Amino acid sequence: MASSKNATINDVAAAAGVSRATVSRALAGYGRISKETVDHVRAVAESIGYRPNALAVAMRAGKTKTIGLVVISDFTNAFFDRATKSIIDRSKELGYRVLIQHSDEDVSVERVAVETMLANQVDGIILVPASKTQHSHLTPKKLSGKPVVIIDRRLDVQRFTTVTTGDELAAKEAVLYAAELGHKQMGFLIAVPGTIDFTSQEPTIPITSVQERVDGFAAGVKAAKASGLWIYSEDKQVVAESAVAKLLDSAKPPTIIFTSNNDMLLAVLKVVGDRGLTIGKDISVVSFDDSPWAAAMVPGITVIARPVEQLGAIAVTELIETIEGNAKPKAIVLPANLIRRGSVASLLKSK
Amino acid sequence: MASSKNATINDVAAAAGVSRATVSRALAGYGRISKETVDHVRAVAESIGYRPNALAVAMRAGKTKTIGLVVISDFTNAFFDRATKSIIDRSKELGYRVLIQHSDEDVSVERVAVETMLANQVDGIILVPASKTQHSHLTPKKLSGKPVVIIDRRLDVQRFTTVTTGDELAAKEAVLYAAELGHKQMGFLIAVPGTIDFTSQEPTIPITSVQERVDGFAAGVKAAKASGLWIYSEDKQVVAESAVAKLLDSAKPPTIIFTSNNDMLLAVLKVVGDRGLTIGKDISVVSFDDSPWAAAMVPGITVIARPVEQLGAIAVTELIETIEGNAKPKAIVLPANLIRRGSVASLLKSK
DNA sequence: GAGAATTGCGAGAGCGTTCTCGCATTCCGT
DNA sequence: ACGGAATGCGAGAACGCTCTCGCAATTCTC
Repeated sequence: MASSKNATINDVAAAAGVSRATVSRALAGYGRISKETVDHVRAVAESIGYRPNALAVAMRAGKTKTIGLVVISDFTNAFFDRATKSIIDRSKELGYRVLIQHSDEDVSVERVAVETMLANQVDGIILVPASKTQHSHLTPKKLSGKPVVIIDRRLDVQRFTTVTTGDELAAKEAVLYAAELGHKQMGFLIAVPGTIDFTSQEPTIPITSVQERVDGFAAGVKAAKASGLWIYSEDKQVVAESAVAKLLDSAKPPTIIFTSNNDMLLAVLKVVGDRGLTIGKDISVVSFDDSPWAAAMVPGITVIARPVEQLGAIAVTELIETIEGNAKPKAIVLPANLIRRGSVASLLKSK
Repeated sequence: MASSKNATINDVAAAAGVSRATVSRALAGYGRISKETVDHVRAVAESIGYRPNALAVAMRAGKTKTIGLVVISDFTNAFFDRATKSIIDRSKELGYRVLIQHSDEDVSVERVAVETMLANQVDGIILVPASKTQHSHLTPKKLSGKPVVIIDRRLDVQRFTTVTTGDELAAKEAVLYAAELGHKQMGFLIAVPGTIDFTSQEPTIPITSVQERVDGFAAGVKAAKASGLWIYSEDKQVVAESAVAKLLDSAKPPTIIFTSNNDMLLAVLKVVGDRGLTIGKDISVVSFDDSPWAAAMVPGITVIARPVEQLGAIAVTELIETIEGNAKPKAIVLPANLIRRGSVASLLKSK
């Protein structure tokens, strides 16, 4: 298999009997050049299968038309799969490519991911930060002045454009909805990265979106004069399942469990199912983030749906605007919506 | 926000008071150079935050250490999310980056995706072909001699290394398993791209993996002396749901439904649930491809699990071997496994 | 019909690397 | 002390592209 080299602009020039400059003009359609030459060069280029080397173009232009995406989780997660997809799609629309790296909730991995992005000369970066406090690798100098858009969470500095969702309000709304249906004992299963120490009773969560959800739950519980039972779990199926068991085996077991993401929801489904309980009847559940299977199950799972596609698309749009124009940093918050399906039982007698 | 330019090797050379060549030697650690110079240059490079421009390196080297991945579906699909992830992970291990494009089962999109890959100078391509017959864009000349590894499906030519799974055998095994449990009326819900014409009774499916599943089902039905009811559906929830309804409303409704992928499974779950039927009791189901939610549901869904991660990893390994060495094209088939959970009811009286 | 304006195109530089080549300088052996 | 080998480093080309500059040839102007 002879590794036939790519045709270069020199090959086209030679074959067409003109100079490199003329080929470039003909193909890009600028400058002073005769119609006949354009047609001729294009025909020749086509015939020898010429394809501009994107590397050389990018190098010359000083921009790659590529944006870097650093997310904490891969696309086996029901939020980041859609987010990634929408970011890719929107980027494509705007003529950009996407380079993807996963940080796995680890700041040091995030650091090298950003390094790699910059080494590859991305024009800008969309980032889901692993920590709200550790961002020394995100100074303008370290970023070579490349713009960054933060999504899903916030940093404790306001240097970047940020696109998040109103999780606090939505969580509160969900709790109030449950209270309306008569729920008084509420459980909260909250996923946190494994690296966090939870020996203290009221730990500070370094992830703003999760913190917001906790705050929203708490506000809802307080407003509804209900009682809440918080439990934190690593984002692993086994750990989560034992957390669910603990919740169900507590002195005053909750009649409803709120989960901070879909993986936690799966743990609830599993444990509850294994115990022979029926969702939406014996026990209720509400989860953050919608997914096809949560909708298709019977009963459907009531979820707090975040506008994932919109979030991704806006992030891309803002980033590219910053790259090409001079957009200023801004904080964009999109509303999250409670989608009522059948997984919350009504405990009211009057019905 | 002053767009502070990236430091180049010239900046390092100037700051260290040596030539570009010496900086390159010091950083890459080759050639004849004194220990002191190496230390000095490295210190200087570190201090001014020098980061080699990957574009320039790739250009000079003639290779980008990047592989292109063209898949038919995005990662909201329960097979391709894991496949993509494993390909990225394995590539990272071997020092390669991954460029991703989605063809959406459309050959013309696939064509431009491959074009883009080549324009970006990928060293090789992993491809899930949209069609087994249309591959005129995959000739050695059009590919500039770049190697390609085909996964999940096969082409009607044997030019490339191919990594697939033994779906036919696994499908047959699943049918025989159902037959053992007393099922005689079997339904098959098969997802096909929307572009295929299914007016003919026994359509030819241009996707080898799906064809294999159909063949396996057929072989199983024949061997078990059962009766099978085939139905083809577009990969859309609504269409699939009406297909399921048609299946359930047929004269001799199946006691078990096999689905060719997870999206079809969701349609079954939805329709069956809406009708008040219970999976694993009133109706049975077996799906191709495992997923976290299929495992966490109660009862768990019996699935034909394909070794997705292994498939991805092997594809990467083979591709990179071909890139760096001179591996010959080969056909690798990995076994698919039936995972028995609770979604298949036993219809046997003796129990 | 002579000068000016316009048109079409080629030469060449430069983007940031790596790496070969060759030139000084130091080192060694006798 | 002197020839040769080894050592350390700089100059410069090349990867493929774009774009400015300038030069020749053509067209226009009065």
